[in-house]
Parts: sequence; C-alpha cells; structure tokens
Amino acid sequence: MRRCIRNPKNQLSSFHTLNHHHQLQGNIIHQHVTHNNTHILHNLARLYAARNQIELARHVFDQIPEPSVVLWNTMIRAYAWSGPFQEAIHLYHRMLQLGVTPSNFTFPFVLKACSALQAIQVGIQIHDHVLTLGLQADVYVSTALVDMYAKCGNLFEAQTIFDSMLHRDIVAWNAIISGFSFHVLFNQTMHLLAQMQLAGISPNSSTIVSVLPAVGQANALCRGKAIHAYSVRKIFSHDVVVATGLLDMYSKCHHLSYATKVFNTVNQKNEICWSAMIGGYVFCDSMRDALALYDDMVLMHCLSPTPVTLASILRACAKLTDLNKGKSLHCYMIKSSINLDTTVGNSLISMYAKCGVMNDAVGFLNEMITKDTVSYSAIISGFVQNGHAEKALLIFCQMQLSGIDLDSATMIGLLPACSHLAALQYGACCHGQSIVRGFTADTSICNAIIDMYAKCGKIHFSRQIFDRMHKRDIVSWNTMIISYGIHGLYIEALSLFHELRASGLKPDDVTLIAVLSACSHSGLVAEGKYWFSSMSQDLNISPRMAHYICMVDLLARAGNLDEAYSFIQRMPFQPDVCAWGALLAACKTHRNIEMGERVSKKIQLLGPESTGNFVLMSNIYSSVGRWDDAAHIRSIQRHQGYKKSPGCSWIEISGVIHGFIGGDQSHPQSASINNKLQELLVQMKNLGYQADSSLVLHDVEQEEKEQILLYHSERIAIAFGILNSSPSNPILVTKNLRICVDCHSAIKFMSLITKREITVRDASRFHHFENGICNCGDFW
DNA sequence: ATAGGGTTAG
Repeated sequence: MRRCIRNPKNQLSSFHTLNHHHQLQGNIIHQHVTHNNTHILHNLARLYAARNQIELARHVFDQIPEPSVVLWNTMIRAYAWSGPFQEAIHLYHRMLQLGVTPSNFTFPFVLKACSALQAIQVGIQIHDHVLTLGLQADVYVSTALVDMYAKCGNLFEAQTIFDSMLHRDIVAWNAIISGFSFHVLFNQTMHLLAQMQLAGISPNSSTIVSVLPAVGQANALCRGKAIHAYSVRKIFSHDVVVATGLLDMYSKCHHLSYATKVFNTVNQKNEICWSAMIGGYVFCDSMRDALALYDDMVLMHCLSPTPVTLASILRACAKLTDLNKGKSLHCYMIKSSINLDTTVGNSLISMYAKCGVMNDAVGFLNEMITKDTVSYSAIISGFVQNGHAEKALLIFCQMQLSGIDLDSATMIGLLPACSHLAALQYGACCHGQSIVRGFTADTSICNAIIDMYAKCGKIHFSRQIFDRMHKRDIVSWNTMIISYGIHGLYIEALSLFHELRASGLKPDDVTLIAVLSACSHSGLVAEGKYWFSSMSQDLNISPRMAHYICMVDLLARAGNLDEAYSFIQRMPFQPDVCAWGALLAACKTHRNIEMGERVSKKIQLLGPESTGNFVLMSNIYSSVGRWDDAAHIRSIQRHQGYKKSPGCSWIEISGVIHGFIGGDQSHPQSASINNKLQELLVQMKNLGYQADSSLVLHDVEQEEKEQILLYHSERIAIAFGILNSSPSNPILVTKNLRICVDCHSAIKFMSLITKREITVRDASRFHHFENGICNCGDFW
C-alpha cells in the first residue's frame, strides 16, 4: 500500500485489480492522493465512471478545482447512462454557470438524459444552445436532438431535424425510427423502415429491437414474421436481445407457439428473456404455463427472478385467484430479501385484492414505503370488485390526503364505486374531473361514465355521453344496451342492438347476455329464442352458462315452466344453483307449487350455496297458505347454517349517503321516519293497500305483518328521502336485494300520495314509480 | 429486450 503511494504512477494499475470488496482500500489510496495532482484525480474519476461507480467518481470529481471539458462530459455521460438522469442535467447547468463551454460530445449525453426524463423544456433550451454554438451540423448532436424530440413526443420537430441532416448514418435512422415506434405510430414506423432501406442502409439489430414492440402492439403478425425472417437472414435472430424482442412480439400477437419456438432457439437465455416468455404466457392467459416456466427458470436453471419476473408471475396468481401460490411468493421475496420495488408491491396488492383478501392488500399498502398512484388505484378497484364501494371512496380520501394524485386508471376504479352506490353527486364530480383532466378522450372512461349515470338513474345522460363519444368500442355498446335493459327500456335496448349490428362492430358474448335478458324481461320469447340459436350459428359466439340461464329465465318468466325445466336438463353444462334459481323464481310468480318443490329439491342437492332460494320456496308455500311447509323450509335453512343476507337500502342526500338495514332504528332521525311511515300507512290503507300475506312468516296477525313490512329497508330510505329533500326532487333509493312484492305495491301508493317520483334500484333493475304506477309493469 | 392499477354481463 505505502509503496503504491510513494510511486503514484503505479497507482492506476493497482486500481484495476480492485473490486467491490476492496473499495475501502481504494478509498484509502485516493484519500492519500487527493492532495497530489489533478491529473491523477482526473484519471481516477474517469476510472470510477467507466466502472459505473458513479458515487465514487462524483466524490473525486467534486474535489477537482477546474475539471476539463472531457471530464465534465465523462460525468454527464455516466449519469445519462445509468441515472440518476436529473444529475446529468444538473451537471450540465453547473458547467454553464462556471463558464465552461460544452463540446459537441457534451450534447448527446445531456440530451439522452432529457430523453429518459421526457424533459422537453430542458431539451429545447439545449437545442438553442446548440444553435448558438453552431453545432447543429454535427451528426452526433443532431441525432441526439432527433432522439430527444422523438422520445419526448414532438415527432414533428424530430422529423424536421432529421430531414435537414445532410448525412444520415444508421444511428440517425434508428433514432427517428425508434421515436415513431416508441409512440406506437405503426404505419409511419414501417414507412421509415422502408425508406431507410431505399437509402441504402440495412437495419441492424438495434433497428429491429426498437420496432418490434410497435409491431406487437399493432398486432401486425405478418410484419412481425417478415422482420423475423430478415433477422434470420442477417444472422442476428439468435442474439438474446433480438430473440427477446421477437418472442415478446409474437406473444403480443397471441402467437404463443412461435414465441416458444424463438425462446427455445436462444442458447444463452438471461433473466430478461425468461421474464419476457413468462410475461408472454400471462399476456395470452396461459397462467399454468407461466407458473411452470417460472419454476423451470428458478428451480431447474437456478436463475433469480427479477422484479419484472415477479410482477408477471404475481399477475398469473391473481388471475388464477391462487392465494396460496401468491402468498408463498410473497414469503419467498421476504425470505430471500428481494428488494420489493413499488411495481412488485403493487402487483402484490393487486393479487391480494383479486383473491378477495382486502385486509392483506390494505395491510401491505400500509407497510409500503413508497406508495404511488398505482398502489392506491389497486386498492380502490379491489374494494369495488369485492363489493365494498364505500371503502373504495374512503381509501380515495386517504389517497388525496397523502398528496398522491389520481390518473385515469384511478378514475376507472372510482366511477364504478359511484355506480354501485348510486352516488350521483360523487359520480358527477368524477365526470367533471375527467373532463378537466382530459380523461374523456379515453373510451374506457366514457364507458364507465355511461354506466355511472345509468346506475344513478340518469339514463338520458348516459345516452348523451354515448352519442358524443368519438370512438365507441364493444363495451360502450354493451354498457348502453344493458343500461336500457335495467331501466326497462327494452325497445331502446333492442333497437340499439340492431344499430350495433349495422355499425359493423361485432357483438360479443356480453352483448348477447344483454339482448337475451332484454327479451326475457319484456316477454319476447320468440325473439330471445331466435338470438340464442343465431349467436352460435351466425355470430360465432359460443353460449356460456350465463346465456343458458338467460334462456331459462326467458322461458320460465313467460310461464313456460315445463319447457324451461327440460331446457335445463338438456344444457351442455351441469346446471348450477343459478340455473335452477331462475326457474324457482318463476315458480313463485306463476304459483306452481309442484314444480317449485321439484326444483327446490334439485337446489338442495347442489349444496350450501344459495340462501335466497330457501326464502323463495318458503314464500311459495306461504303464498298458498301452506304455513307448515314454509316453516319447515326455513328450519332446514337455519339447521344447515344458511344466513339470509340482510336487506339494505341507501339514499344520497346532498352528497351524503345514508344507509339503512331492515328494521333499522339507529338513524338520528328515526323517530320522524317512523312517524312518516305510520302516517303514510294510514293514507295507503284508505286507498286500498293491504299487506301481502305471502311475504311474512306464517300465522301472525295482519296488523303485525303490516308493521314488519313497514320497516323494510327501502321504505325507511324512502321516508327519509321524503323528509329530507324538496318535493320537486325525485327520490332515488338503492337496495342490495330484489324488492319484495309488498314493498313494490306499497311504493306505488306512496308515489301516488306524495306526488313524487320515486325510483328504486334493486339487485336486478330500476323501478320507476310515478302516480301509482311502476314502469316495470309488475313484471320483473 | 421483459413488468404494476382499468370499463360492460353473470
């Protein structure tokens, strides 16, 4: 050591032998040379920079009184190469402050940092500087400018500079091509690729690698194959980087067999290549293959998963709702102290949310050191997906308090939360924010807004949004058709379906569910049967269980109980509780005890899945006065441990949502609500209202029935609404279950007495009461 | 070269 210091000329060679473990030694040496000469410091800084030890390089650099331009460039390049990019720009600015004139080598590096940060304002300043120094003709500088403008999104300026270049080498061509490819302007990218070849320059592997993502995103399989063939001819298709690009392109084109073929040709597969293949399987919904390949990578090939690998594989667990696998991966990450970056953390949150364990999702969110928009959005969507819209809104408040801004994906979580809650005022706020922030250019956002207005009872607003959209996808049409359906506007629903067919867009399986249920609710048996047979024959959509259930509903609702029964038995699927449940509901409507009993037995054989069906059967017995049988069914239900989920209704008044469960007396205004209900009951009875005997458990007095029914949650919510809103305002109440027959008839009277529009959204549709009539025509 | 949160129906 001492010998080295005494003989500084030997120092550099001794540094070459240093490795990470000897950094300390290196530091000691450089402390000793600090006061010697700047020439050595220059070399030392360059050496550290070349080794990517930026902090050490910076430490030395900062001690040099007047670094040469070359050294400034070295430092800026080091930062531009591997970040932090901001530091490259910072050094450039300091260089100018100190009066050092940048050279033509400075610009490509600092511009690269601008590209990485998408910092176009700084980029423009640098461009000005280039012009004042008269360096715009330099190939390297102009290429860097092209790259910066292209990456930052100003493709026009990039193209202008590129066109003005007298000499364009392959790097310049790659810069402009990768710019267009980066923004997925597929046609322009392909055009430039052709022009490049016309100019006599053959694309190299960098060119190929930069265009492949755009090919994949554009789903341009034929182009992709041509590029693959070109790569084979030029003998770089076996290069890991090219092969990774190729297999990613193939999987984005849903061509997994080619992707795996390319994958298998690579001899020296690295983690990126494995991750790309695993990601490809996940993209194509081949979750089992993704998991198998992951095991292969980690167990057989002893490679460590990178954050990218983990993000992909966690997504596979989420899609499979394989909580065990997801948890074991989480444990593995903790045990092997893999650095949990924010992306992986967000994948974990999403996995927990998709598996329905929101406690774990929120628990992990709270542990996260750096939470971002995605973390919160995952939680918000998770709560909505798990049926806790109100918690989604609460988390959103927490997100705002923590200063993290929302983006359009957050909004796409918030809007369905408003839909579920029928929270019109929150929903309208979301709509407003979406306009202000420019989200409404996004089709998915508009779709969510259409759904929100429809579920909040404002179907006309939905249609306005739908009509004004620039671009509609199949979800837009489906949402609008379904919205008409739940509002009982079946003519509009079916006519929109015909418009969709005329528009040239292909209906999908969801469209047909919407159409079939529209037919079923409006009693259009023949039309429903027609579309059911047509969907597989003409529209090339194979019917799923849900479609069969729609058909059962269609037949049974119209009174064709026997036909529905045999339809269920002929289904190509094992009939489930829902299929039988649809028939059972119709048995109740059509008071067919014999069929009801048969169906009820089938359901009981299927096991403990549905409670509503027990209630239904019990009600069927009660409706014909067979109280003992009704009680027996209820006792089986109790005996087997089924619990009826409580009826719950809510109403939004002045932006506050008030919720009530059946018999609820806990609201501060409970006394006046009760008075209102009693007062209404008297008036209703004067007009001929009679409590429906079939709905309440057997052998209680009429008086008592009235009182039980009086406090069904929807009635409490309506009374609350009457008391707390001006008479000109319509009332919208939302209920978690289906409305009961008695409430349905009572609300008709209430609308007549109070002369108010009352809308109830129950679990299946809207009931719009006005002047004693409901728009469902008592058929629901 | 690979990666995270996202709209409709049941």
